[in-house]
Amino acid sequence: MVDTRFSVSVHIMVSLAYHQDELVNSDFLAKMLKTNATFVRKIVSRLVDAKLIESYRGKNGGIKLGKPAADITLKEIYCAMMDEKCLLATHKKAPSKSCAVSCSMEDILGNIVDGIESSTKNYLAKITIHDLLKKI
Amino acid sequence: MVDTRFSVSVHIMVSLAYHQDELVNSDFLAKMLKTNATFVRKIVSRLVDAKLIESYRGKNGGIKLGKPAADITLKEIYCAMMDEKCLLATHKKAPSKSCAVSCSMEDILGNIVDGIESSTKNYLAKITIHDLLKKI
DNA sequence: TTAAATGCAACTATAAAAAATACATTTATT
DNA sequence: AATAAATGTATTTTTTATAGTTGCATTTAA
Repeated sequence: MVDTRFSVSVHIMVSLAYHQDELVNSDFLAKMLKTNATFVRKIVSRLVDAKLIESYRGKNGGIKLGKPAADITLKEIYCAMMDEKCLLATHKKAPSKSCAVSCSMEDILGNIVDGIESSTKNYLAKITIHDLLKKI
Repeated sequence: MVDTRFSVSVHIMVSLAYHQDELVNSDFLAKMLKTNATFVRKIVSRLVDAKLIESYRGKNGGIKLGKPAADITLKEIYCAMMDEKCLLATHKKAPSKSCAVSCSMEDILGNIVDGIESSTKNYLAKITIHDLLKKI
């Protein structure tokens, strides 16, 4: 299955911005996203860890943005979600020891992946949740 | 499962460059990559369509680069493999019609994905197979 | 005390990709 | 002409990452 966590996160963050300082609960978000509340909460928990949102437990609880929408970039959301992952996966089988190409490939591909990650992060750093809210 | 076709393609292309004008067969490549010849041939067939390699059938057949390694960029390889795919997937369920955020989200996320794709392609356009070969 | 929320762990289902299988076709060699 | 060695490609099976489900503990407002 494809990983939709970044796009779901962006959707959640824009929705929170749209609802300003109201607390929004995970059932509402799950219905909006046509998914389930557990999935929403898994994503939310990472966004909380990254201090991008605040979560309140108990009756009338819910979540809201942790700081102004204009101060939240997509790069921060991306980093919160993609913690130990990359956009582009590489084939990681042990290189054939006798093959010079294979032996260098892990490094070569690692550099390429790093380059993609940094150009992506550089691009995402320029976009804020406030920018997206203006398009609603 | 993760899609490793781009990284496998790069590995194949560098290996072809390394072997200069010799014809290399899919069994050799499959062993090098610790995968199977059918998978190699599926990838090869796209690279042939993109004119990045040439393939020769029959006994003593095999493949070789379709043009000088210095003229082959990673962007071309990326485009050949990612034809109808993007690095970043989005959640594509029908928006809740009554929700303004959901209704705009497809466009918003589409723009973001396009931005990532173009910054990635722009980065990959600067790297050639010859550049990688020098690192072997 | 209760209702309504989050938090989280464990399990199941789904779907995308890789691997396996089978066989047709092509071509060099003998 | 026959054979061996290669690609091409369609179909099926296996693997695995992600989403979805379930269940329950915990928290907090009313």
